[in-house]
Formats: sequence, structure tokens, C-alpha cells
Amino acid sequence: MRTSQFPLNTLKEIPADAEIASHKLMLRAGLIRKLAAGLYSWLPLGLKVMRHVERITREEMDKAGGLEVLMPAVQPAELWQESGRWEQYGPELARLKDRHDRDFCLGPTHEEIITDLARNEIKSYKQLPITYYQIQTKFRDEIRPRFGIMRAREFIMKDAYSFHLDNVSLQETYDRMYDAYSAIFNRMGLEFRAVLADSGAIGGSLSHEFHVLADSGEDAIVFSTESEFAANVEAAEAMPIGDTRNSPEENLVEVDTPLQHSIEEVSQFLNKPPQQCLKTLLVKSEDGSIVGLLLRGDHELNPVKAEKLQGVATPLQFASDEEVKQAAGCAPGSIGPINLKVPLIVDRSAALLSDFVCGANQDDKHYTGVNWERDLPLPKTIEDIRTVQQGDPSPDGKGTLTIARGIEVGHIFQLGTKYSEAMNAGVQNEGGRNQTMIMGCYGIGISRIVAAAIEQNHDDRGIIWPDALAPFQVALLPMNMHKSERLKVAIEKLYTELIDAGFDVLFDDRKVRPGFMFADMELIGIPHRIVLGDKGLDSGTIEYRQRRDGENQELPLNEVVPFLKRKLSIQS
RNA sequence: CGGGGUAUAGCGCAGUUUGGUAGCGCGCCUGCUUUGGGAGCAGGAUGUCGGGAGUUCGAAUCUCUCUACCCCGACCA
Repeated sequence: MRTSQFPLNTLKEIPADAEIASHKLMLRAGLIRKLAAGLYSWLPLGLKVMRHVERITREEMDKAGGLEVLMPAVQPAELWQESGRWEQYGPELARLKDRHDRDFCLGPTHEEIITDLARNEIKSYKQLPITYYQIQTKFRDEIRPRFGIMRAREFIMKDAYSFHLDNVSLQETYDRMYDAYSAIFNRMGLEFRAVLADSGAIGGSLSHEFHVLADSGEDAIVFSTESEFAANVEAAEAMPIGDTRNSPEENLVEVDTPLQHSIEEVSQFLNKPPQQCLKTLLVKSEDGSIVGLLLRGDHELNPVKAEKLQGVATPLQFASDEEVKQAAGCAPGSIGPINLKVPLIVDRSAALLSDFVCGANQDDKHYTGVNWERDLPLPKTIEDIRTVQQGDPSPDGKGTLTIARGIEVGHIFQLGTKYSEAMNAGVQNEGGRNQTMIMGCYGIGISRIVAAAIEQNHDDRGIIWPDALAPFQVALLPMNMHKSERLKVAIEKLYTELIDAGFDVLFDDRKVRPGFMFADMELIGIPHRIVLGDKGLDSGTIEYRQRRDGENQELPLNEVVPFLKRKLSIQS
């Protein structure tokens, strides 16, 4: 392709509303343009990259036995009512009516549609297992779309759904998808981690997220320093800190803590470390009554874990100030478990505290030297309700946990029969009886990968595409071609040779100064650059430079093709 | 949804306090010069000043209203 026929539309100035590197660079390099909040047009250059992401994903899905389908983006309400999600799904689901006043929605995902398809198309266990997938536009009316394509309202997703007769078969496909996803992200040249994810309110189902590692990532993920353990922070089991509880040494004392409310304030005021304090959170239960959650002062409540417990409302809802006053007799900030007449759930680590500090259920008063059993009974319900922290012991007992940031680009999930049961999707089994199918679902954020790849691969000059995703493999730059007819002839010849050898080449035939070309090609991130000038023509050499390391290398003109072939095959 | 902010040329912005008929940089077009890291000079095109209503002889500027977009928050306990 020639730049004279492929406008680059690069920007020297940074658009005002972009915050993170990938968003700025996607706008500056001319990959996307914003239409409205969370809605973007893809320019030719950006679309080329996204097509590579799609192609690699498609190839690996096909290899893993997936069957490609294409389902509508507009979906009838009936199916969503059948699954129960028409009511459950919040305002993120964009609903609309057709001219006959019938309800429809823009699909944020396709479980309902595929389940409907499967129940009509699959009749016998002999057709199972089967995996359908599609690469298609999704719409989610996000509260706050941001970071450009990273959290857009309309985006491209690869979603796959598998159907099975039993859990063994589901597990096999799940494992195959896990491997396919790993292959996909490896081929794209991305540094990623598969992590154990929250299995959701359904319970028991297995789920993994695939994260591209980047400091700007919105998700926190944890790894063990010593083992293979990796999980989303939300899902990681928090082990108790310490083994046993020490025996009491201090006496129970009520102390004045005027205007000291937060753990940090109380801890400083009393000169006790936060890990010697007990945090009492009052939340709602399913029936609207109040439940107390007890945590060590330096630990944070994990709402996802708490919501799963019996006696805690989903979604988690904190008690209002009035409700706190009613239940504890004080304002939030002085609540404590002693004589608190509500059911209590204590975190594993908080249950191991001794001589701790807690609120006294009177405004501006706390207790010190509090001990379980001696001063108050240890609640019967001891659960894991906190979020893990850097340095915590790994749940598998090997090593400690490290926290990193990631961008979620894939998610695989064992659905079980949630949809197939609600929508009555069954097949005849060997015995001729109807049996509900078991499902798995597997998503990849196609458009988000483009942004994630940039987050992970850029410098102050622009994007540095991995070979597999680059919009062009090679940039071919003539130095002042308009002044030299023989250079024009030579570079046209080289261009043809490269094309014939199968390379995707961007030949910069604009009449611009060299510095301008260099800056553009570096901004848009072409991984390999060939420069030819009159000087090189005299010595029969070109200058090669790799975008990533920026080192120049002289090469004989006639060795360019084999050289690039070696370069590109080694790295792909 | 709550709080804050912005809206002026394709992009980034000034002008608004104090009302007088719109400007700068980048980009774009033409010409000449230049040519290995986003060139220089000269000339040129481009605006519903977000929309509507009002005040005024006169509104980008003041008032009211609507809309769009951006940022922050949704864990004091």
C-alpha cells in the first residue's frame, strides 16, 4: 500500500479528552475517531489491526473445533423474559421498541439467542458436544464509558457457547478453550495471565479470566511468588493471617476517642496499629434486617464474597446512618461487636485478634484490650470476607501473593444449566429421555485487545505493534525520492519485490521530508522499517531498523527479502 | 444517579471579567526555497462562537433554558 492512497491522518497534538496511552495513541495514529460517548468509528488503519485480532481468534477457534455463526444484534424481549434477565439486567441493557410496539434489546451478550438456537437445532445427544462462536458487535449502555475503545458502549466481541450432556464433556471443552485462548494471546505477542475468577452467585462453576498485563489496567490480579496460583483479586481466597490467637494480656478499657472515626484516625489517636483494630461494618440482610461484618482494621471487605453468604443481601447494601444509630446506638465510626444485638460474621483473620481495639457503640468511644471469649463470644460464623492484600500467604500454601494490574481481554465460564434449564433446552439422551444440556461460554474482547496491545506496547514516540497485529509489517521509506529518478526506479522495484514475497508493506511515496516520515511510521507503530536513499543506492545497501529496539543496520539491497523473511518468521 | 467542569475553524486553544460584529498555533490549499528526525518564506481557504429564547441600537461576551461531552464519586464505620 502507498501512503498516497492510504491517508494516515495522524495528529501531532494530543486530543483533549484522552487520558490513557492507548486512547491518545489510537486517536493520534488515526486508528479510531469518536462519534459519541463510547461510540467509535474505525479508520482503515485501525480496522486492519482489528482484522488481525479477529483472524487469529477465528483461526484458533476453528482449530479448537468451534463452529462460526452470526446472530442478530437486535434481540426480542421474549427470550430475555424467558431467561429472567429482562427484569434482572439493569439499565446497561439498551431496550427499544419496534413500530408494532414490541420490545427488543441491543444484545450485550448472546446466551439467550444461542440457547434458543441450540434447542431448535440440536435434538440428539449424538450431536453433542458442540461449540458455536461468533465475532459480532455488542452494546452495553455503560454508566461511564471511558478510555476510548477500552470501555466503549459498542464493541466487538468474540463470544462462544458450548453444549454438553455431562460435566466431563463440559470440562473437556473448557480446557480446550483455555488452551485456545492461551494460543490466541501468545500468537498476538501479548504478555498475559490466566487467572481464577469469581465463580459468581451460581456457585460451583469454574471461571477464568485472561488479562493482558499493563499498569493502566482496571483490574487487580494476584499471583503467588512460588506457585502457579493466579486469581482476580475479587476471587482470591484470603487466608487467615497467623495460626492461633494469643491469650489476653491487656484489660478491657473504655477510652474516649473524640472525633476519631476512621480506623486510621482511631489507630493513630490510640497509637495502635490498624491490624490491632477491629472494623465493624453494618450491612443489610436479605430480609432488610442488619448484619455485622467484622474485619481486621487493615483489611478491606470483599463485597463479592460477602454477597455469597447467607444472611447478606445481594447486591451488598450498607446500613444507612439512621439504621446504624438504631442498631448500635451510635454513629458509624464507633460501632463495635460488644453487646451489639445483630447477627455477626467475622473474617478469619479478625477471629485471630487479641487485645484489639473496637468501637464501643457510643459516639466517640472505643474499647481497647478487647479479647474474644473473655469479653465477648466469638461469632459462630467465621468466613473469608476480605480482599487479599500484597504479601498475604497464597491459598495453596506456597509462597505469598503479589498484586499486578491487568486488562481483562478474555473470560471463560462454566455456565451449567442456568440458561438451558430456564429456556428448556434439552436433547434426547441414549435412553431416549429428554435431558437438559449443560453449557459453557467463552468471550474475547476483540476491539479491547487492540487498546490493550497498545497499553502494553508503546513508547513516547508511539505504538510498537507486535508483528502479528501490525497494520503493516514493513515501512518502506525513500529519502527525497522526488529529486532522484534512479531512486524512484529502485524503490519501486524493491516495493514490488516485497509485495511479491508476501509482505504487507506501507510504501511512503509522499513528497515529505524524511523526519516527517520517520515520525509518522513510529507513531503508527510499523515494526520493521526499510530506508533507501541515493547514498545507499551508491553502495547497494538499505538501512533496516526495528521499531522496538531502534538500532540501525545496513543490509545489501539484494538481501532484504530473505532477511525480512527470517525476521518475521522467527517472531511470529 | 450525585458532585465538578467544558462547549469558539479538522485538532489544540485565546477572546467572555469590562457587550462594539472573531483570533492564535497545528493541520489544509498555492507558489518558491529546503530535504536523514514532525522545515522556511509568501499568499490563501475554512466558523450557525453547541441549540433555543430573552435583555440591548448592538451578544461569543449578560440572563433563562435545553443538549452534548469530559472528570470525580458510589468502603468514615
